[in-house]
Amino acid sequence: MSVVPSGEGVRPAEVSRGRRPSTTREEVARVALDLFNRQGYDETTVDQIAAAVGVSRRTFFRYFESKRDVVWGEFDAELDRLGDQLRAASDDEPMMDVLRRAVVATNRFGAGELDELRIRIGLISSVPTLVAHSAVRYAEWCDVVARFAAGRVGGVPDDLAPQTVARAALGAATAAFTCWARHDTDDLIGEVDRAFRLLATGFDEDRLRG
Amino acid sequence: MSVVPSGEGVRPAEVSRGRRPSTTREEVARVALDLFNRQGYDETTVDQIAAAVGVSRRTFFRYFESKRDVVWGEFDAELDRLGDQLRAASDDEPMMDVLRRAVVATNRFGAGELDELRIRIGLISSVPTLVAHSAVRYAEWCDVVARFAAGRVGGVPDDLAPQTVARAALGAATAAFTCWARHDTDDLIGEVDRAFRLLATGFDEDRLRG
DNA sequence: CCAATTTATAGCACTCGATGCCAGAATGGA
DNA sequence: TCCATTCTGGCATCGAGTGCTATAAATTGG
Repeated sequence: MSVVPSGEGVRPAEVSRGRRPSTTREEVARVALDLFNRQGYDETTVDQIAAAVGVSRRTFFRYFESKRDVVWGEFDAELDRLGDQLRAASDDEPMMDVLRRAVVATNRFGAGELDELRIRIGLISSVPTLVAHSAVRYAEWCDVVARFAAGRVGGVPDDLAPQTVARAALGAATAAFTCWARHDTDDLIGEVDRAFRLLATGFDEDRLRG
Repeated sequence: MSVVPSGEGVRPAEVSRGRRPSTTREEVARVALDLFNRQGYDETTVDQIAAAVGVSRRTFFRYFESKRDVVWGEFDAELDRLGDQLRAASDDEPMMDVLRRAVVATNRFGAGELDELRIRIGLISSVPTLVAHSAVRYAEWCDVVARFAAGRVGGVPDDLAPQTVARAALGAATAAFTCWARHDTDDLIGEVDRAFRLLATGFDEDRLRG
């Protein structure tokens, strides 16, 4: 779910043929995030990012599909990890427990990654363009969860129950992330855990007040 | 009966001065939705809409801030109604019951409105550009619900619990809407009701399977 | 060292959404 | 008739994103 600080630039172990890339996704993202952070997202053009990286505008769009995608790091990889976690779970464990543990597990970050993560989430949750785009990425997250839920409750992922589980879970996750990014707690997974426990108890009012 | 030389715009009750509008928001939306429905959202340019309405491209952008906004009819009014419903509820009624009833109530539509609503929701939930833009609109919806939830469980709307309630509720609502729009049931509020009952029971697996 | 092949890049042209600016048309009133 | 008001149309411009092509850099094989 969250935005993953970029992993290591992955050069294939085999000898590569052809011209070598001028830069890496990670480098582009690093430079772009710095610009976003200093002068704002909307005020930073793709031309500026490309110039700062030292490539052409056209090449930027070969590293990232869009300017928006820069903020999302290696989100695809995180989706894969979430899916793996969910598939690996025992059928005996209650669905909402599996979900909670899986989301918590995919969001364990080292202390060194938290600062950049907070910048990313701050951008995603405040810049309108990125708030908007987040819906597209989150839809992919929902697809993963809906497939899992459908496997648990029967039917296909498009049915009401799996969709409701997935989208409500997304709500819990984004609530936890946003609250974490705004307040200054360092306990990200604690927030996620709490949100999912609220969700799994149907927001029992006695528990909510307490 | 007096003949208006040019323009079919609805005159306000008060005496209007200056040139009359060439058209109305409703007319633009009607024409645009028809084009979206027939040839697709991305395949319809603003120039085409403007031409079909009979105004210039520039004028289109005076009726709607963006091409995206055309699909969101009277959403602001619906937000107001939701807020009214939530504020009017008795403190004795359980929070999630109030929420369910309120969302169901704000989504009672006449049979004549359902066809257009299905087109709107179909677009919003399938066209990436509109999926993205929906996040901005839904954030307003969450604000309304979070204020209500904060009043119930204590704290401020930005706290974890109210945010989780609001975003999970949004998930349930959008799941219901999307499922309704895709399948061919006419029972929109039935879907909403079911989704919110699942949510309020914490997705109890026995109930989900049955 | 030279070709062939592979891979990545630069640059151009173009579409489309969106915005600022200004001239002009239409309308009511003094 | 002149004026203020309101809306429109068209132009110029910007920025994101895409398709196409030529070319640069790297490996492999002769």
